[in-house]
Amino acid sequence: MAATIRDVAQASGVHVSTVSRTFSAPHLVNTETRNRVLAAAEDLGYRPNRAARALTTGRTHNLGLIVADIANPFFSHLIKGAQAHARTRDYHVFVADTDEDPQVEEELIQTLAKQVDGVLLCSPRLSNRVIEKLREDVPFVVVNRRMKGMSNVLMDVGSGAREAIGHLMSLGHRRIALLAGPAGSWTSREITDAAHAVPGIDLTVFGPNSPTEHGGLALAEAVAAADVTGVLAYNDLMAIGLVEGLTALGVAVPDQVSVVGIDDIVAGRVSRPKLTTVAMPAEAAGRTAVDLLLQLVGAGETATPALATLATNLIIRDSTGPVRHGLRTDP
Amino acid sequence: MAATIRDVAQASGVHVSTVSRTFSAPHLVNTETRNRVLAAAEDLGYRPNRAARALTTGRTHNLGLIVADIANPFFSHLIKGAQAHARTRDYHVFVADTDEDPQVEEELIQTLAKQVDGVLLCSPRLSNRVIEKLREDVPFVVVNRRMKGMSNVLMDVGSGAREAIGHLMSLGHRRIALLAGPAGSWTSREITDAAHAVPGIDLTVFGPNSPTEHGGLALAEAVAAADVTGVLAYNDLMAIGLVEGLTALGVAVPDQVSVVGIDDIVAGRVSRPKLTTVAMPAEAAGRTAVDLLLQLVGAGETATPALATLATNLIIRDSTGPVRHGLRTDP
DNA sequence: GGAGTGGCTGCAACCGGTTGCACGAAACAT
DNA sequence: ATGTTTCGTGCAACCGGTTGCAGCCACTCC
Repeated sequence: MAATIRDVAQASGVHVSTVSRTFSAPHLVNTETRNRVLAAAEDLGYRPNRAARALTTGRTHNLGLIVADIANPFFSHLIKGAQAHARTRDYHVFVADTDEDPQVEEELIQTLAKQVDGVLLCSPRLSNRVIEKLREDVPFVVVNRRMKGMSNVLMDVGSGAREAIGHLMSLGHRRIALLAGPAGSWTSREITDAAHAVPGIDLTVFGPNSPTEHGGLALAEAVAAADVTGVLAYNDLMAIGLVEGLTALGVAVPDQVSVVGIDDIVAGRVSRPKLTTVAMPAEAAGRTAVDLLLQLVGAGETATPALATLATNLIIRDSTGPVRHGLRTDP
Repeated sequence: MAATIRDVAQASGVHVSTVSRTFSAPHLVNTETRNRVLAAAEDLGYRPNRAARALTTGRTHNLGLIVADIANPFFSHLIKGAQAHARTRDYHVFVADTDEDPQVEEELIQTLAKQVDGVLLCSPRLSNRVIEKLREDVPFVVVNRRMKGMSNVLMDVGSGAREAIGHLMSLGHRRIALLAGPAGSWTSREITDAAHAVPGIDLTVFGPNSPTEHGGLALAEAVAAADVTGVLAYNDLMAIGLVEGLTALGVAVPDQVSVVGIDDIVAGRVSRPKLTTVAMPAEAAGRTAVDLLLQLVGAGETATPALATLATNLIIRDSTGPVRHGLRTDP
């Protein structure tokens, strides 16, 4: 069995409270005593048990991070940013994957609540109402959804969508399809609203959809049948799936249909044609979210919620091109 | 503050021990009493505090999962498999990312040790010696490294490499480059050994390398300069990076150089040319690893280590083709 | 010489649960 | 009627730490 605080106390001939203070408030203990304790601890391989400490202090020094899909590169970069940043503040981040299931999401939050000091909730699929309720159990920072009274980290995805559509329209596209994301996604609604508001656009919205390669693939026929020349997808995975599907149907990208994704994941850079996309600062979002959360955790009840909005930017590659009339061959 | 066991006890007029038993050993408490307790608990929104429970039982019902890089799709699928499977057994999986840094890896294991019942160590970069030592702190299952006396989940990557090279040789390739993975990777050594043992091969090994797209990209010049017609890369990310680099240098894939990756990630399916690769059963590996770990955790000291080897299989796509003599243009 | 001060340490209660043990009541056997 | 089980519950110690309080000692200051 691993050494406990009592073993160390015995070995160094002091009371457990002195050992405790040696680790959590070193300035309160005499230098000589401290060295003796540290030597004994080192000798026994003692490390304070964080869980036990948490019981009295109420601070676990752990953060929870909940995402819909760990395999989505956008999230994995966000996770990396969060973990690396948290480590510098002596915090650990526990990641959990909900598999896009709101039920699982709620369950995970409940279980995590007691084991972490706060939760980073990324692109939640739960309703605002449920989140408001869960908030009583544990401090939150919500990423990718605007919620009044809570700390948020948002991507300026509305302006990203406008930029993307502006790009399509500057290429002559008017009839544009929007592949929406999953139901319950704030980002998806934000994109949709921004797209609708563009003057002169002839918009067709498909969705809600599963935000995966497969979700995009499944839409290929519908998009091919629709009378559109440009497409904005909820994310790169869907865009890639769509391009795959269109190509299989004999619809050329970008010659017949231009496609824009969102996220800027590696797969988009290596797929052919290279995907035009709206880049999202995923790592920065992870870091920022950790900052806001620790701020919240440190301040306790008195905390004022903060809002961070991160800029997005359009990366033009090869999946978009000028509109060419008469080239569409209806399947 | 969240309700504690004492609140529930008071509300239902029984002793805390009865409440405790209601949750952890329901058959020991009278049906009527139990219902009363459950009602009170429901009413107060009480959920047992797992951390506190762990203090006495020694079971946290959490597992740790350590990977070198969460953003590597191979790992993210492994993680998904592990998390989903663990959830069915009422366990949670906490994921941590070492950023390929052995130092961080050791630190993470130490911190996790007290908070979880066991650790899944995936593709460790640490030395066997250190792992042996850490093993005293917490039960392990090691994925992607063979270690005597420990439970292992392995991919049959040796036979995968043989199959890949067999494929190249059947296309007429003899002078083959191997892009090794990171130092300390068992998988990389396994692949290298298997490749060396193939009769009739003229093998050039590059490495160790960073197992990322960038690592592959960085090798493009060296590979182009080397007198090889076929390449086997440590993983798909490197293969994709290499193809990107070769293409930029004017070396055509597969016409001048054939490239095979390992893992079968999405990016390989959508990149052009579509990547020939050795598929690894990542999700199954995650599930299997959880099984072995729970087995280990349940059995305590008496546990016999188990070994699971999962089959790999070659997927032939467009990045490999017949050797064509005289086509190589030295850059 | 006595009061006051500050530095260090021990004592004991506490965090939120679990569990071996004891005890009372009811059910059963003799 | 008495002895023996069985069942359900309470009591109290314990898990591994933290922390308010009090006490001790050595010093300093009048």
